Amino acid sequence: MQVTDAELAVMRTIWARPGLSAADIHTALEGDQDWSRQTVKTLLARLTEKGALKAEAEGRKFLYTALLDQADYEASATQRFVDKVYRGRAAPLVAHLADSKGLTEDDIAELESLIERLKS
Amino acid sequence: MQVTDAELAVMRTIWARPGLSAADIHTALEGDQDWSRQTVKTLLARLTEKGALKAEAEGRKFLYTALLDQADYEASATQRFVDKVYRGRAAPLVAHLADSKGLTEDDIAELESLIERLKS
DNA sequence: TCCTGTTGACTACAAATGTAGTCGAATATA
DNA sequence: TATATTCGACTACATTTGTAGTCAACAGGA
Repeated sequence: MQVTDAELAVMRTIWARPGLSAADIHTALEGDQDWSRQTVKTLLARLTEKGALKAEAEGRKFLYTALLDQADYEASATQRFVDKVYRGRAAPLVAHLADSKGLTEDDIAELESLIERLKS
Repeated sequence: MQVTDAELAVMRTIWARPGLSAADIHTALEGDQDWSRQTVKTLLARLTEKGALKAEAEGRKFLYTALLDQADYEASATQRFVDKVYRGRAAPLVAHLADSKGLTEDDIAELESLIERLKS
């Protein structure tokens, strides 16, 4: 499933804390995204319509929960990205990450054990 | 610099073989992208306008060369992607790649030596 | 010289996207 | 009970993106 940048910011809020209302989400996004309440609602409506979210009525409002699984989304978004930019080759991607110092000590350690696992 | 998906396909052609004409690029893209000649030209115009390409007149046509460096583009696109989807954490990205079998034997070997370098 | 095809310039246009306004109903508050 | 606030539904609108058409100038062959 495709999710736009703005929609993704909303999804991340909901992944972090499922069951928030529109107002809660708006509040949670303050600081990161300086959106009006309406904007957040539009995004919620679009996400609901495309089946990424489920809205459950609670009294007069709706509480939102993700239908699109975070890990699934990340995996497919990553796949699309790698296909698009690197023609599917993952190694140059990681090389770029390495160069750009996007990797912390911990990341490197994590990658190392990942590689160990992959080798077997 | 931001480049749309369609524009990126054009950039990749030019990165692979600098100095092609619009017609050459159209031909080179056949198969991958089933675009009309006009579409390719629009993309070239947009890329030239945003400074990603340079067009040099040769007789009655233009030969296109990249001004946007491929490695620079890949690095910044990757950074934006990681920031957007993973809040800047690179390790989970690689974990997804690993799961999705996007990694060949060679990739894994390459990553391993990359990790070695990073540790020092 | 006349036709034909190629080239760049300019224009078109629908869909997606970002961003938000209006409105009527329900609720909380004075 | 009168009013202010909040909610969801619906609507709006500029910009970006994908995709392509038209046109006038030129080049090359008949």
